[in-house]
Amino acid sequence: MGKGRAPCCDKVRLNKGSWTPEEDLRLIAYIKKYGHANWRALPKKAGLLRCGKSCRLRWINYLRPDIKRGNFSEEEEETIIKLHTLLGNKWSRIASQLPGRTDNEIKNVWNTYLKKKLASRERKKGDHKITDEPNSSLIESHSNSEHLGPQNREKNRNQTTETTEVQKEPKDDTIEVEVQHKSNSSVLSRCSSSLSFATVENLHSEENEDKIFEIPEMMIEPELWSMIEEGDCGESLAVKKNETASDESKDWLESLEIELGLCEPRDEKQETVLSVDSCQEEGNGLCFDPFQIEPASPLLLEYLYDVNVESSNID
DNA sequence: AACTCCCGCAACCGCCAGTCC
DNA sequence: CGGACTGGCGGTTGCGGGAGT
Repeated sequence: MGKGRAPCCDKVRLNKGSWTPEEDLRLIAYIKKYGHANWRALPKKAGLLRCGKSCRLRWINYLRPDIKRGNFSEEEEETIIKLHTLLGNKWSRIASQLPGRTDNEIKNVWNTYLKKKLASRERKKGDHKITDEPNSSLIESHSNSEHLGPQNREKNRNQTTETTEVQKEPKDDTIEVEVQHKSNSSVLSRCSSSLSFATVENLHSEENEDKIFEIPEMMIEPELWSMIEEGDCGESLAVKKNETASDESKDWLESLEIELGLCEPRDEKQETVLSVDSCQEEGNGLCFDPFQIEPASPLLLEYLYDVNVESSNID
C-alpha cells in the first residue's frame, strides 16, 4: 500500500500535453452518458488516447459543468488566505469551501499571486512570516468563525453559479436543454469549459455500463446541437441568439462559438455576423467545423452521429 | 520589429490512502 | 492479512503569451 506502483497506464502511444477540442468533446460526451465510475477504463471506452489520470484531471479541473471561471473575487481571495492559514497546502480542502473552484486553480493562484500579496501585506504590518504551513494557533478560533458558515457559503454559491439548466424530456434522440446564463460571461479559456450538461449521477445507467457508447447526448447549447443535426448553417447563429438569449448569454455564446472555432470573430467595425454564404464559402457547405484546428469536421460529425469507438480508435 | 524575460496556468508526475479480493 | 488496484492529492514542470527592453 502506497509503496509506489507501476504507471497507471501504458504511456506509449498516448497523447500528452494540451487537450484538443475533440478530446474534450469525447470526454464530455462519454462522462455525460456513462459517468466516470472507472477512470482507468474510461479512455479506452471513450476512444481517447489518454491515460485515466489525465482524463480525470481534465474533467475535474476544466470540463466539469460547475466550474467557475474568471478572476477570483476579493472575497474568494480572502477566503483562500484564511483557509490557507488554517490548513496549509490542503488545496482540496480549501477548494471544497469555494464552490466552483478547483484545487489546482487555487494552488496556482496561491503560488502565483496570493502568496506574494499576503507577504507584502504582512511586511507592511511587520507581522509573522508567511509560510506554507498552517497556523495551528488559529485553527480553533477560526472554527467558530462564520466564514464558512451557511450564510457565506450560500452567498458564495450564488456568486458562483454561472449556469443553471433544466433538462426536459428528451425529444427523439435529441436533448432539449434550457440554459440560463447568470452572472458575468466569464472569460473562456480553451474550448469546453462552458459546455453544459446534467450531473453525472443522473446519467449513469447500469444497462449502459461497460458498453461502448453509441450516440453521445451532449447537452451542448441548443444552437450547437441544431447545427450538428442540420449539418448546415441554417441561419446565422447570432440571429438565433437574438431571438432566444439575453445579451449576457449572447456574449457568452459568442465567446464559446469563437473558442470552438464555430465562427470567426465578429468584425467589430461592420458589426455584422457570419452569414450562410460566408459559412458555405468555407468549403463543403458545412459551417460547423468545431475542430478547425484539427481534425476536420467530418470526423466529428461521424463521431457524433455514429460513434464506433472500436473501429475508429485504439485497438 | 526583434528579442528576452517573466508570469500564469494547464497538465504531468509520484506518492498516499482507501477499497477490494 | 497482504497485495493489487484505483482515486485523490500536492508538488512541479513547461508552454504560451504578455511585458519590458
